[in-house]
Amino acid sequence: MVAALGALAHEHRLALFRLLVQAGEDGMPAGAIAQALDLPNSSLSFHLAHLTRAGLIAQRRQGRSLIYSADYPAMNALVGYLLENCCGGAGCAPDTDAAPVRRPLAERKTA
Amino acid sequence: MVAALGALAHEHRLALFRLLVQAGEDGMPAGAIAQALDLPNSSLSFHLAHLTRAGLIAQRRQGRSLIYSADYPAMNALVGYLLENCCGGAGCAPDTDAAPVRRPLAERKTA
DNA sequence: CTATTATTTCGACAATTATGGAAATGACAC
DNA sequence: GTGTCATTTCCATAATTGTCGAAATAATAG
Repeated sequence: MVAALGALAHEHRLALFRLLVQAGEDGMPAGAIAQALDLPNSSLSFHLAHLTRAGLIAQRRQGRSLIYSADYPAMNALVGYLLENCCGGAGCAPDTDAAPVRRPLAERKTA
Repeated sequence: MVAALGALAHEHRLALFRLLVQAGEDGMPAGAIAQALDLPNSSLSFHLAHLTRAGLIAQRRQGRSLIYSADYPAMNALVGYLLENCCGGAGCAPDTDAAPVRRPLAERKTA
């Protein structure tokens, strides 16, 4: 959890992750990401590794390119954890439209 | 956003925030938090300041004690942002029970 | 095998973040 | 005023994180 939060807690990496979420299951090759975000290759690689370590993105090879894509289940797990954390099980802030989100109210571990 | 994520991206601070969420609107005085988390005062103060700067917790004085409490709306905003970010508007992970969460699909800015 | 393209790893350095003891601040009681 | 309790700020120091050029690795084409 802390790792996932830490991975997203950086301007470049958050932008990077958002980009990959937009890109969908197909993902994007590192080069295209570097171009879109205007980052030097080595810096990008550092951030990609960081997000990968945190389990938020996945890597696969296609020819000479390495394609990165968002790991949606991992992100969902993170949001789920925060929801539990924020609300303690009940709906926490009545002034937001963040939805009822009735989760099965099982798995109430510390995570 | 990055600030909020960064604030939670630390073992002590995540535990601290969770503790305050549990404590509810009443919050807890710094001393009690330090005791619960077994942290030296100065370290705790550092982390409290960090979370406060990020807008995730609020401070109020009561006698000689400073009471800290979780800012639920702020947390909700964070989760809301991540939901948008994760799903891009649609339901993202079909294999999770993280709920449909039909948001008004307005405010689709970069945040 | 050589060349080319795509990307990562290495290395050095700058910047930020974390830690905790000691001193300072703020609030209250006497 | 003085004393005490609760907490923060200050300080030095350790540890981690971020940056990017240059060299290394990996895959493919010829």
